[in-house]
Amino acid sequence: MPNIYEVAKLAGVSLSTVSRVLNGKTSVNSTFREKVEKAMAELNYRPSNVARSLANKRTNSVGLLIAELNTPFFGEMMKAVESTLRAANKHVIITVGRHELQAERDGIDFLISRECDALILYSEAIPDTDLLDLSNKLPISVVNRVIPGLEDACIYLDNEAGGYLSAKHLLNLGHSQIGYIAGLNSREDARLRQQGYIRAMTEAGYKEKDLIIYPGDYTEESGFAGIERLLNVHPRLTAISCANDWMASGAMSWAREHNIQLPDDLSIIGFDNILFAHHLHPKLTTILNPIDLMGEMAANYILNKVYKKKKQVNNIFQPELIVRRSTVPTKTNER
Amino acid sequence: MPNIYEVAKLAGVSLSTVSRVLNGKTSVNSTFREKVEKAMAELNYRPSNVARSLANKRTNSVGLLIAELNTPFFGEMMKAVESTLRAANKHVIITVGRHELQAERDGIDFLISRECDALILYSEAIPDTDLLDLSNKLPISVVNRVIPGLEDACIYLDNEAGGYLSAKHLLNLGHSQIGYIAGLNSREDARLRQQGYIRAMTEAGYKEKDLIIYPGDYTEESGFAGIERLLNVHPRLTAISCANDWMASGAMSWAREHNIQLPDDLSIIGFDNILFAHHLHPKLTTILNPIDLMGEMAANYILNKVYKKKKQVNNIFQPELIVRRSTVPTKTNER
DNA sequence: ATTGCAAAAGAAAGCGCTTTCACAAAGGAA
DNA sequence: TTCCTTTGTGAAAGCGCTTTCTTTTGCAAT
Repeated sequence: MPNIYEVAKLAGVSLSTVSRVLNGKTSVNSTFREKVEKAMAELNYRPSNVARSLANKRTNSVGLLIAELNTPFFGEMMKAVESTLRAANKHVIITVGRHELQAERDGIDFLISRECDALILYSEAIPDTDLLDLSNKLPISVVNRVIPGLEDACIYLDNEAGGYLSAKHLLNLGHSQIGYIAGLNSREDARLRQQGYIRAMTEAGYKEKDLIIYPGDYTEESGFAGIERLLNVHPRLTAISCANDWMASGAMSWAREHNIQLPDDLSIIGFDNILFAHHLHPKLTTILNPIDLMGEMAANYILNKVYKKKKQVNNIFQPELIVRRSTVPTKTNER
Repeated sequence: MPNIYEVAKLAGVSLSTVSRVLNGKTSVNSTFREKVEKAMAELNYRPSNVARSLANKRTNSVGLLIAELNTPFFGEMMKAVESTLRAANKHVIITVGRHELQAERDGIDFLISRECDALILYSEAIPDTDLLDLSNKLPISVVNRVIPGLEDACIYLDNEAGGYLSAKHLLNLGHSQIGYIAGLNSREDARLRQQGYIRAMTEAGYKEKDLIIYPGDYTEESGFAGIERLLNVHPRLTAISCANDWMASGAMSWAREHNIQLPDDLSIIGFDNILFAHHLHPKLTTILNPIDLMGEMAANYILNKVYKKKKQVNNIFQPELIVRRSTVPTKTNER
């Protein structure tokens, strides 16, 4: 591998000049520039990113913390982050938080030890205050939650609106006996989705204390368990809103195993629109969570903040209802 | 951030000594060692990986090229690679090949420009010779194909055996009218799967020219188109083997839309056992492709080769039949 | 022709480590 | 006691760049 000295020698200039044409910030006489470029091409010179990093204290790498690597939802996010950053010639280093405090902490430490210029975090367990502290050490962008005092670095979905949309859809279809399978209460997104659901229901005249809510945990299994519990206690339920698609999938499995005709006997709606939502049978009605756009925005934010780009970023995203086959009007409502 | 000089000064030793306790290869008098360790702790010293990389020409980063970021199959592979490497304190830089020659080439160039110590490649389009050349520049491990002259760096599934297993399963269930939806012929894994299918069928007494094969391309859409074509030409088919799960999913969608009762009217078997295989309805019988283990092995190979570890690696993996609900005995075969 | 200045080139220090080399101290053998 | 190893330390060069500081060059103004 040729280095900058060899280029300088071949071109007959000093290495400062080579460095300057390399970086293009300072002006270089065109005669010299051409000589240098010719020499570079001749030697097939590639500058060493490591040496550059050491000299200018910038690694051009961005750390990404996500909960899971093998899941479509985070896959979409990664894809967006990677391609956005890659287009700017930055690279991403990925670590996994596994929804656990310790793993998230370890991941962040690892990324810092790798000298990332900035971090993009999908953290579920680390407290706000720690993230605030962290943001004083290096630039961070936080996806899927909003941290007071760090608002412009947060990219998030209006989860409350999503929950509202979901319940409203079922109400509009004429359902009156509606159950809700919630996500883990410790997670902000889960709380907000539930609040949205409650708002829609109370607006429709229900009393909050009469609402039928099962405390799930976002896993397929808890959807399975949730529907069982809900239907045992309230056999007349005609619709169930789930706080994510995994739980909806679990609920559908249970329903099928118990000979409930979907969607005729029971409408089910999910949340997130993850990859397999349309592989379910019937295809799942759900709420679109544009995690890919959010990933892109987080990347844009970092690009602006640390690499002085001028990308557009907006912080809050609106969910959308995607109607497929798993929700239908109530029978009593049919003509 | 304190550097090695400050540690040396505080400990009252030379920076060589600090470096030596840092690396632990050379012996250091315990009195000195303790002084240095104390100073490090006091300053909360973290060595700079960039400077280390520059000095010893090793970045401790491994490049990973996969076809897609947002797909469960590659997700499993990434997860395995990442966690194996991370446990050895290496990090992975991921790029995407999108099943295209140019994107794969760009990805590899990018990883090289990032000065990765080694590469793990799931490449579909780059010719063997190019990969052989590449392997002379830096250590590589190739997943899912075998390159003559580079056998020990290749980690792959016995795809032929998988195709055989699949056909054999249908034959054992009593099916005699069996169709096959193949993958893209340009891909080695697709060719081998098809060869396995052909071997099982010819062993069972069929003539190769009588086999019913649709040339798909691994996409869901081609499964959809494939089953239509197959059933139009051969309406008596009772079973279809698909070269991957995506095409099986497409085939199932078509069947459902045309009121074919699954699995009673038609058995369908997939290949790969990707995440959503058990979300399909009926749950998909398929061939397990242990891509996670293969990713781990590729990582182990690199760990041995460039970082002098002593991990076990085996190159070839055997597929396994996973029987779920989408395949049943033929009616004529039932008692 | 001389002076003054802006523009652009070169010299050299530095980024934070590793590692070679030289050398000192301690210990063992003669 | 002397000489030779062995063990471990410090000095310094080097990894491949960036950037500040200094010097040179070219050109317009006088």
